[in-house]
Amino acid sequence: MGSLEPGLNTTALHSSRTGFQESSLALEKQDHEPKGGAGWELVDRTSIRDPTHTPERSPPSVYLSCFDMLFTEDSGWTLKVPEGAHVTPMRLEQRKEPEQCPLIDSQGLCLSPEMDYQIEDRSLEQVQTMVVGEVLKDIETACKLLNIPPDPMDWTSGNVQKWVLWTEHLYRLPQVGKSFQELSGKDLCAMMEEEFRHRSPLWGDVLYAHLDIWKSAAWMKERSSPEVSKFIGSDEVWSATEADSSCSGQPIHLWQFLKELLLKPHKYGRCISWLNKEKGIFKIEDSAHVARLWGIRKNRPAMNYDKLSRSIRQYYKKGIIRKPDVSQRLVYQFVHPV
DNA sequence: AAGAAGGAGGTCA
DNA sequence: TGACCTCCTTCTT
Repeated sequence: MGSLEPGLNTTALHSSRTGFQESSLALEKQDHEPKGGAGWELVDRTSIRDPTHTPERSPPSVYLSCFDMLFTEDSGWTLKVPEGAHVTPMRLEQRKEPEQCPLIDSQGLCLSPEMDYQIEDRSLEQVQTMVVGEVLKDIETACKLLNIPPDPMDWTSGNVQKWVLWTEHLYRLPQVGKSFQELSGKDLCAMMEEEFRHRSPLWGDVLYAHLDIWKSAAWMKERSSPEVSKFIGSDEVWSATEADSSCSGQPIHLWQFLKELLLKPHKYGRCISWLNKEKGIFKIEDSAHVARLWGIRKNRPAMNYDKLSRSIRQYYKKGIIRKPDVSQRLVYQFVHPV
């Protein structure tokens, strides 16, 4: 057994996926007994599991993003890998932003240093539960944003298209959506990984792995584990008002959508942010990105900032949004800030 | 070039 | 009918 030291980026795991297939992994902590007994198995490019755990349906997995937490410089955790495994270590300082390296942080997990600190004294099971909780939160956010049900089995073909578009966007995949048209959620869930690869030889497995996460999440929600829900913080759960805007069956308004993005600065702060929250002044930092998100939300692939900004300007007459007193490019103001 | 402003016609629930 | 979407022209930064 070799080992990967703290500070290693999980890119190495992804890029050397074949090196780990059918191999066992083990997690060890300094001054602790090796964790996992028989080791941990790599399930796919996004998760590993403890083979000693045998649930009735799809097994809860520890997502590889978990290692991001474990591999902090001081955590003491070490990932043991088979000797001779093909690994290309990458240090944290070399780490790309999640958006540039979507496969690592497949669900956009953003974990604070405080969380890293807390993890030191948690058992791996707790870490697993926490990571699963984070994934569930991110899926919940995506559901609100896309206005689709959380369980892929409930998706219409339109929902599937939205989800595929979203995943394309998230992972910067070349257009794979065309290969998955006219499929319902049930069709999608019934497909084996081979079928995904057949439809999209290059990216089918990524899409399959991502869908698997959603399926697992739906299964966990169904079981509504109190341990998992414990980690779904109330601050992150969408308020009833927010849920109303996207789950009432009413089409979401652009101004509501913009507010929803602004409510998630940790996720969308790079594309839209408050300049003065009290006055409702915000700036669209990345116009193309915001337009793309809006296009996905409304199922309008041809959406761009020119069109989005035209819609924003329609709000001038309605008294919903206006330009601030000191007009700046890409800066707008809600007339009635909350 | 990118963004701002607004007219005009079209689509869809 | 409202809320965009799309395309357009003109002006500003």
